[in-house]
Amino acid sequence: MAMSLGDAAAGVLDTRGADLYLVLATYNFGFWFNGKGGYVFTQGGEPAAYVWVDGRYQLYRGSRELVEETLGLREDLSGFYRLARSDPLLHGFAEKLPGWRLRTTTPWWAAVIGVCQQNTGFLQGWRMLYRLIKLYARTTRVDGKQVYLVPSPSDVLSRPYLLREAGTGYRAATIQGLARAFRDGEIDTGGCKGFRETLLGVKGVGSYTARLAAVLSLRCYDEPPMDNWVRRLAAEAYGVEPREAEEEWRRRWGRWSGLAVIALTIALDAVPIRKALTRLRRGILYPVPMDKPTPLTLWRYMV
DNA sequence: TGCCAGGCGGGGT
DNA sequence: ACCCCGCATGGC
Repeated sequence: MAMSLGDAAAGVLDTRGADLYLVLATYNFGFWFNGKGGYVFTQGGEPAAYVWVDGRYQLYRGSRELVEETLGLREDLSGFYRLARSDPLLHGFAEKLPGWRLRTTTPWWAAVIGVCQQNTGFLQGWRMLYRLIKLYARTTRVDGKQVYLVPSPSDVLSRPYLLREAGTGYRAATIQGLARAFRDGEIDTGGCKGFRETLLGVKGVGSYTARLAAVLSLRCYDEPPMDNWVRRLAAEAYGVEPREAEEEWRRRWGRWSGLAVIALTIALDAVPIRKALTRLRRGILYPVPMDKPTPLTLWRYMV
């Protein structure tokens, strides 16, 4: 059936000052975002819309409001940016990227993302995720095109050996444990505390992974995912010991603690800690063009 | 070529 | 409340 003009399935999003290029480009893959537009996945991980960076959208399911929510357009980050403007780590981010918003993913995939960041570099972790999607090759047809989906918990459980092929190493057992827990309904996705607590019940999921997953899927910013990278940068910038970094972080960022961690990875292009400390000392606290993938340019490299 | 990296758990003291 | 080690993998 043909869509008529003025149909609610197409239109223009209310961006409320957000920069959709930044929102879609951040931590994305080339098969979902091409620089001009990208797919937005909601709830069960199904594609809900295609959104262009100028704000136009084509809705596949759900509502415009749900798409805006997923893209972070309905969230007021003015309090976060006010703090960031006078922060020794994030003032450059606040100045250069005021239109950035956090695009969320599903609780399941957010947990997998967290596991793939454990004890590894940013790039290696995202390569694992890229290979997981390509190896499981789950797709759906939308608007006449085949679109990659993230593997589901049951996909993982029916072919667990692909986890190793994707290079996840010893994290494979943790991802498999997560898949079982999600499939069996043991993970409470209804609230921040419950989500983190039930995730912690899976062997191999610690506080960093649980908190990161909660930030990336439910916008739970109250508990910052502190890893060694953030701890050392915070220690240097705030003049505290690494062991005291979390306390200081929470004191400064309050309800925005988790969001500030994500922003910092973007600001410093997720470069390894040694280089990140050098950039901090030189005051290069905003994304710079590089010949390697960064959180903002990942999509150009992993197509 | 050996290191080592946005953790974690299990074992110590 | 600390400290220490091993762990799969791939990049430098």
